[in-house]
Amino acid sequence: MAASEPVPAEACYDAFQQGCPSRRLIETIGDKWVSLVVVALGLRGPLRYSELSAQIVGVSQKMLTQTLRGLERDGLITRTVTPTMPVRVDYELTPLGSSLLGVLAHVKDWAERHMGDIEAARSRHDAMAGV
Amino acid sequence: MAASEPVPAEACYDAFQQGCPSRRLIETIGDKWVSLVVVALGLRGPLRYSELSAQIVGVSQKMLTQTLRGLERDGLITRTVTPTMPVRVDYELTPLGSSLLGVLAHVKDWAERHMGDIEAARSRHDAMAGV
DNA sequence: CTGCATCCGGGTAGATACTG
DNA sequence: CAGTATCTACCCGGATGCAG
Repeated sequence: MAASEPVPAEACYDAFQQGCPSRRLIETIGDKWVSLVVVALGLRGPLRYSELSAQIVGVSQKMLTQTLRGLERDGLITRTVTPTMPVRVDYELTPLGSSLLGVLAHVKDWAERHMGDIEAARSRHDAMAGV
Repeated sequence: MAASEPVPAEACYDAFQQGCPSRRLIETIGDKWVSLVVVALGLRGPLRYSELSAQIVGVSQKMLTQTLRGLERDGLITRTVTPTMPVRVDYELTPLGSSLLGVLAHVKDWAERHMGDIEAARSRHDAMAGV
């Protein structure tokens, strides 16, 4: 540990610090569409674009494509094009993406399991101050 | 519970379905500030408003207050006012909030631990297509 | 100290239309 | 089938000023 470097970036990722890249990464992986895409690919194995679109009901083409591009750039998924006619494109989690799956699956599970608690809490809270 | 209802909401929380409340909940708990507040309260115990503000560097008053109000409404934190002069306000995780801590701490940890991998993947990817 | 009200600029999601 | 391009409307986040 030489004491000369003012800000050794690699050794100090801390999302509590302003401007730390990891804070932005939390935003990225916390994104609704990112969670759903990663979990879908994790549960169902490799999926085609149209299968993802069907699995994640209501996602727009723009958001799905944009999300997939981002995940590919971040090395979390791979994109495989089979030049048949018509074209077939498969998406699959990388090992890095699989490690994220372990985290995001818990997020989705928690949300679904505790939705009832949250709604109850909201009702109680709104009954107090609201109306 | 007669079997006549077409959509028994309580039994089918599934974030893959459009309009399911749990999808919106994923957005909420995936929020950057929510993660940081919950993790801060989980690691450091009860914290005052000003302590949270100091811990989460760069958060604005508006976002911190807004986040705390939302968490309180959702039953994830408690807000305790001590009417001294000046006022002292402490925030603390509820049991429900603590269960979320287990999830969000992993999100923050993952982001900090894999930030290097992500940056490497981005460099590789950008070296391909971009200039 | 803790918080609310307001304004405002930029980013972003969604709808739509078009293409290889 | 698997996208790209464009446009608009909305929301969000930051800054500022005021208050209990």
